[in-house]
Amino acid sequence: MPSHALGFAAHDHSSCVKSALGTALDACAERGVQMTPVRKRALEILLENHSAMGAYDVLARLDAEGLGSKPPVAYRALSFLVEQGFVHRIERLNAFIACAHPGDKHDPAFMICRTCGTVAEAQISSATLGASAAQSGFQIEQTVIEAQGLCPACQPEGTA
Amino acid sequence: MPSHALGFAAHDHSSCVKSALGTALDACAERGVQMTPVRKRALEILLENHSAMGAYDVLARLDAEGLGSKPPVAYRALSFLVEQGFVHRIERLNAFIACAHPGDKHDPAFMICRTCGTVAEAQISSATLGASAAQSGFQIEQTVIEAQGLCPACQPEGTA
DNA sequence: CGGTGTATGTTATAACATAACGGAAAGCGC
DNA sequence: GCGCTTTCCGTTATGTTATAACATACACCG
Repeated sequence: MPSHALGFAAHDHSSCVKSALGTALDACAERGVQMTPVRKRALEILLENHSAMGAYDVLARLDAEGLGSKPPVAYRALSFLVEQGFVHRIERLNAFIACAHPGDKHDPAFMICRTCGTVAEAQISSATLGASAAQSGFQIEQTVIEAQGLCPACQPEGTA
Repeated sequence: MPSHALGFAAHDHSSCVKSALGTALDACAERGVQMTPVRKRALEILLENHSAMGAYDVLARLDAEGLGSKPPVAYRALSFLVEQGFVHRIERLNAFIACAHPGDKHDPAFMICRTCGTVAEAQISSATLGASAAQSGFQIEQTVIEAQGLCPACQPEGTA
């Protein structure tokens, strides 16, 4: 595991987990949806791990804690978290990752390191895509933007 | 099947198949790679169908023509076609689609209709993404841009 | 209590993808 | 032609990801 990377920089991990969890709890209360034990624990697992995890990886952790052992348990919890915007799905990896800035709903963009698998969430606008869509009459509801390449740590020296 | 849609507009289909196939054959000759029967037929199937197809859908067609019945046959052919830029993979759908403008290599962007499944390839630049990556030192090698929404035909009347 | 809605538990299977090995065919240098 | 290498194909087996469908539990409300 590429020990906890947010963006590609070090950070205070335990505090970011707590704050993200708090934000999620508040959002649930506000929206009138339930942050049940399985959902909460799934989110914590993703937050703690702080990198992309497959549904079955999350499931294994849940199972170890007696919170459910069958695929639908994990997929349902993850779907909920994605719907609420607390977690993003990385299509290219068939994996999930806790949102780096929950609270405001947004279409995420990611940078995925080919070598170490670290995933960083980027801040970008999909303005150019929007313009292209408008031309053809396509109505965008959601966008997926994923870039693969090399993170700073994995670039051969002198290449960066 | 959403009968042959390119972009979201009608077009002369048989001529576009021929021309795309010709472009691919030329490119192979130029690059010194082989357009074998399985590969060629797989490309034709995608071109004729003109919408996103799963690997197993392509395989079924190949099988019906005696060109191979086991998953690796289809995956190998599709990998080759993707590598050469004749076909794109749509991560979100776990599916493949013939490139709308082969010849020049490019990072594709797609618009995927949630209702009818039609996929259109868009022309966009990933400039904004590039800028964001540069800031963090990430070296982009490949990008995946996929938008989901409603195509003109699937929008409720008066909404477009 | 009985109905309603939401969440969970479980079985079974569908759908997507690749590792690994053996054999066929094409190109090449001699 | 012969042996060598490379590339592609055929097949077995298995791994990985995802969902349909149905049963159960639980909370809330009238």
